[in-house]
Amino acid sequence: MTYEAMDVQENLLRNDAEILEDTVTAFRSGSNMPARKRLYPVSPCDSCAAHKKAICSSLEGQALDRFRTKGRTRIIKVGEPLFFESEDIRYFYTVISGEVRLCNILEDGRRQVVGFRSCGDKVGEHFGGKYLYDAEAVCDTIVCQFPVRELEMQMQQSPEMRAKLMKIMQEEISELQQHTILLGRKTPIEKIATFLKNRASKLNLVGEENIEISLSMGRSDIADYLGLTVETVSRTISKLKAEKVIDVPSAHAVVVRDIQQLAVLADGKK
Amino acid sequence: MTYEAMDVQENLLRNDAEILEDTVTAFRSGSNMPARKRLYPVSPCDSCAAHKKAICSSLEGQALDRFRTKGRTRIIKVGEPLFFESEDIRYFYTVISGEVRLCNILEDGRRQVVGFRSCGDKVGEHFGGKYLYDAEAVCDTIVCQFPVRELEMQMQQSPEMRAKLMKIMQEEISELQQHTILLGRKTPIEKIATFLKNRASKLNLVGEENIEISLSMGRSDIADYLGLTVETVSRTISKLKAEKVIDVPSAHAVVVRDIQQLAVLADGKK
DNA sequence: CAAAAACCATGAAATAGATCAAAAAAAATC
DNA sequence: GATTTTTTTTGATCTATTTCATGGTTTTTG
Repeated sequence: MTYEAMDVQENLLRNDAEILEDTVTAFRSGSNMPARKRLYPVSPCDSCAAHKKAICSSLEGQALDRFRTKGRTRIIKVGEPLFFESEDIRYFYTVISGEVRLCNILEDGRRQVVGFRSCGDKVGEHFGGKYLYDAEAVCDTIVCQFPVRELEMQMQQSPEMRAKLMKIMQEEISELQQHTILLGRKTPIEKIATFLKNRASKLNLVGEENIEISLSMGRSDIADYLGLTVETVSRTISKLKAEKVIDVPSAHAVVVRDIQQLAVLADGKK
Repeated sequence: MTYEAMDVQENLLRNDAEILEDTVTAFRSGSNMPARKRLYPVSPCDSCAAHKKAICSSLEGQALDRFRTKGRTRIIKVGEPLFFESEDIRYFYTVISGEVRLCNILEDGRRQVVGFRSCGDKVGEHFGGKYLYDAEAVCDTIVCQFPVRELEMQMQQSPEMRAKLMKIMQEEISELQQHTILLGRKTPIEKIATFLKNRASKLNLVGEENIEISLSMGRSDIADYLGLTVETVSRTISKLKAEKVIDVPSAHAVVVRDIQQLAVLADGKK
């Protein structure tokens, strides 16, 4: 199938599930379609890994179907932007697979990663004029894209969706406040331990031995997230490895060998 | 007037405005009424300095009057808590005068001030089980206190109030993200300059010469807010004074002599 | 209003983390 | 699949900020 044939208009006529399958296959095979072409109808939500956690989970039946047709599935390759801080808000996104970093840049190039977003997480604002950050894929990523006005409309009709969005915003506030403690008062070891612990707990595998965490992002992303330099991140990870708290089979994978000790280190109890 | 006479029940029978006047007078005169007594009916909103900015500004007429009767005006003296992080959420607050610090404490005593709240600002959460932070007065402070369930009820009926709360939450997120850049990537000078610039811009006096800022909080609160030590805060303020960007007539007052230079320093352009 | 306590400013010393440098490993490109 | 480029790791040095210490102010309290 040529990329021309995968144009949105044409895709709208085809079976949704079939299309996403094609999409993902073409994507995985590494074909470098131009960015504007990588936009497809959203396939049904019941088979979607992100749905349960995502904002769309607040809708059901017809309302959900209707909402879904307003969205587009979009593919973003490593390093590509979803949008920039300076842009007017037009869409908001839900991450389906992969991961996105949210960045703020100072004029001299210093960068702060404000957060990472993965499967089921929301990216982007829904009101106010401009986005609050640059959003970029840290690895090949698939997102659902919805026009903000559709969200607004849907929210007027659905108290469930309103409640869900409020809850998401509240969690965002809570997370940012926690991160504030980390940035302002924690040591490098505490920072890295907290970061790894948080990623581990996202996997819902607490209690198990040898929790395997994937670090989709590079060391410099971690550094800019934790307010450190790349060198300090690298050294600190090495230190945790030397202390047998973690294993590091590859730069993008970490195995937590002692989750309790990791938790102890994260809160600076030792 | 005795404190007994100022009991809430009795106060309910009196004229609201009269009561707040008494309240504030008694408060200013430094009388040390027990904390449980410092709770009064809320006087009418039209004469309230905080109302325009506060969440209650989204209500009008009868709805506002009704809501007001559900609240209490409360006085908190320097250093006294409004609530602690460990407490179940029961009330949320609007600051009428004075200022409140929101803190997170690590087990070994390290502290991060997550934010300050002043006239018109909201303090406290409205859902989830526990508060996210300790809230304490940094100077003598007056707040309005509302049960969270009243807010919930009112929100069901008032789309305006829902919208207002969402906007407040969005601003909170935006502010926290900005603070994240400051904590993760800015130098002490940039941090202090940003802090002073932000406080100046809250006063809506931009463009004027010699903007007078009051620092209700102590140096250690500023330090814990900016991720610095008291000593560095003190030294950095002295440096800005030496460079004639600010004057420091007293420890709790700063006069901005060169707001442009302050802005330049805040973003690290120099 | 005087004594005590808390707070603020500043100097000297110590150090944690940054910067600089270079090799090793991994990923991207032709 | 070999070559270039980027990323990661590790070592050595340096410096900005913290820590420690002290004196001067301001604020609190009895």
